[in-house]
Amino acid sequence: MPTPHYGQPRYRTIANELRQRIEDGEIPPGALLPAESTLTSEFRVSRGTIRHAIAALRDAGLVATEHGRGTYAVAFVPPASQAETKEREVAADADLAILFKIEVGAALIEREVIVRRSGRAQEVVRTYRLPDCAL
Amino acid sequence: MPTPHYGQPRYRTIANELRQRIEDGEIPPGALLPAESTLTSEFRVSRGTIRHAIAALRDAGLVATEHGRGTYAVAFVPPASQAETKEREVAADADLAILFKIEVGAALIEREVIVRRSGRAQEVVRTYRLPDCAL
DNA sequence: AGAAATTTGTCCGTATGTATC
DNA sequence: AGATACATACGGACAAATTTC
Repeated sequence: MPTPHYGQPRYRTIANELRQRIEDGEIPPGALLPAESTLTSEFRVSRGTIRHAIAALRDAGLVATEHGRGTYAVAFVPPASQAETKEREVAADADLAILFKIEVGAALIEREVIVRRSGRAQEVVRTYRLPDCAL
Repeated sequence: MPTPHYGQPRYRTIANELRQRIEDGEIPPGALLPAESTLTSEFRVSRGTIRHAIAALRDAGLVATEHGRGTYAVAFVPPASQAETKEREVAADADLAILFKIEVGAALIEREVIVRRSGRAQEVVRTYRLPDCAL
């Protein structure tokens, strides 16, 4: 296979996959990600592509890397109370469309964090980003 | 030559050199940097190393790159990521009404944080809470 | 303490895809 | 359409930091 990168480049696909594992708790905060060599085997891509994907996660602040040690998921501080997180794809409303410079109804990724205290929501945080964001 | 990178790595040396040219006005704001191929010849390094150096400058907010065009020095200081915050009262939609255990249309305080990067929104965070909440 | 194995960091050369001029 | 320029991807080699034995 030469190097066709139709649509989404591979490093971005891999970055999203790894991000998903972190957000799903499959790779808990502080835990090491698989080594680059391992990821190379798993995704069947060159090491450079794996490093590119990890660099994207690092830029997004999701992971940190140390020289002879490895790359680990960064621990984020949970907001004291219980928080539940959902992520879904939504259509951009008029306001968001302007901000992101996209068309109304275009796809956006919404991440919703609900902070509850004794059943009732205390705070609801909705974060929007572009689907093809480097993250 | 194999790969001796004693002391400072080459891509960093090159990044510093280019930064110097920008700060000295040799490459004025808005002007294009030499093409990657040109820099490859000038510094006698591979294109990957040049790209690494330019990526460092980009992360620092000193330059911007456009696909088939080139890399140019940015006009002003790194607006790296500028956040603006607005706060307003909104009516609860169906989802929020359930979460907060209030009626649809009841008042909620919405705080919107827009993280921009060179004009376009990179991330939009909307936080909802009850009007009579502290903070 | 020291050697080996593991893992990330740097660099090269090449090939091909894609956007702009 | 052609030339130019950046983007993605491969594979190989060696350096440097860390961990393990």
